[in-house]
Amino acid sequence: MNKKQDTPKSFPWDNPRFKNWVAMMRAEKAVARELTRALAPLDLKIAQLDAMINLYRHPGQSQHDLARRLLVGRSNMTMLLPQLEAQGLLRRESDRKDKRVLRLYLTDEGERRLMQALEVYTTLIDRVMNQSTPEECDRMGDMMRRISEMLKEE
Amino acid sequence: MNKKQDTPKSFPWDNPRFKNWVAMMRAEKAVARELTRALAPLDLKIAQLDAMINLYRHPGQSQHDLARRLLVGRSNMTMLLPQLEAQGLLRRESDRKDKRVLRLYLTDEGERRLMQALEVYTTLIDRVMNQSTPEECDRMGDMMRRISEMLKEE
DNA sequence: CGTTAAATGTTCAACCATGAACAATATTGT
DNA sequence: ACAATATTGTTCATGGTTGAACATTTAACG
Repeated sequence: MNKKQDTPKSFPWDNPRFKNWVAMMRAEKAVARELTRALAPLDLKIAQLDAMINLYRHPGQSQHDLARRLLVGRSNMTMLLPQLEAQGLLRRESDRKDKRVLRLYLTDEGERRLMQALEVYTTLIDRVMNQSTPEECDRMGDMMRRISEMLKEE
Repeated sequence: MNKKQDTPKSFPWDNPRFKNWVAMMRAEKAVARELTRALAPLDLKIAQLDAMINLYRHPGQSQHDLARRLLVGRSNMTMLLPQLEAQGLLRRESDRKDKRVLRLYLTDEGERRLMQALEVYTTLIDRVMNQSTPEECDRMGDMMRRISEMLKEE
């Protein structure tokens, strides 16, 4: 009687769904590492780039809005944004109507730097996604969006 | 002459491949958050669980091997493993042939705890993956493995 | 052999992220 | 108008992750 085989237990690593999810996590991690390296010459971290992308698309956001979009806490923004401000990539203006909020804008220098970073980013993602057909890629994306939806509603 | 439209530049967020990758990152993050919450009652972090899974499957590994499998640095193991050791989940024995290496083994208590955690983990992944057909899931997994391969060879 | 190079694990300082507690300001309800 | 509540951003303590420098031990090679 081997205690490990009393029940012909199916371990997660024998489950295709599990293996596939693990493969996804590993790929995500590998790409993140690669992106970190590729962004280093531009003096940008991934978190900073994410913030700048959001600021470009939604100028005048508050820090709270930005944090929500990035799925991080507000204190994170307090830590992150002054770095970008110090580099002259970002401007924070306090709102006249509501003295609590700071409205965020990329500077021209910020936009230039963002464009350089996007070049790096898209080059990497293109290289990564070229491992698959556009159809596969789209189905993967749909699948992921369903998952996010599912976890949001609970 | 609007400077942003001189070139009809295609921004990453208009590129399906890019959007799909972003969707994937968001889903991965959401699942990780959920898993962190679900593991809290067992007093385990995701990184600890990952380590324990690897130790169960490859008993007697060195710390270096484990770090490589987990895609983290060696110093990470130095930080992580003593926590598990203190909880009595892990044993580290120094190798007699090579005095540099420590061989890692789960204790019985470690295996029991791992089984509990795997129950939690698989329940979550099943719930997540049920958003898709097994075929979709497999193709996604294959796609991710190709990506990891591609980034490994460079 | 004996010198160099490499591998293993540790330490340390730096950086990030998180959540709770807080001050300032706005909103709500009576 | 006023008290209670909520919102925004900050501070701080905690913990996680990283990479470089290091000591010990092993392997390579002349």
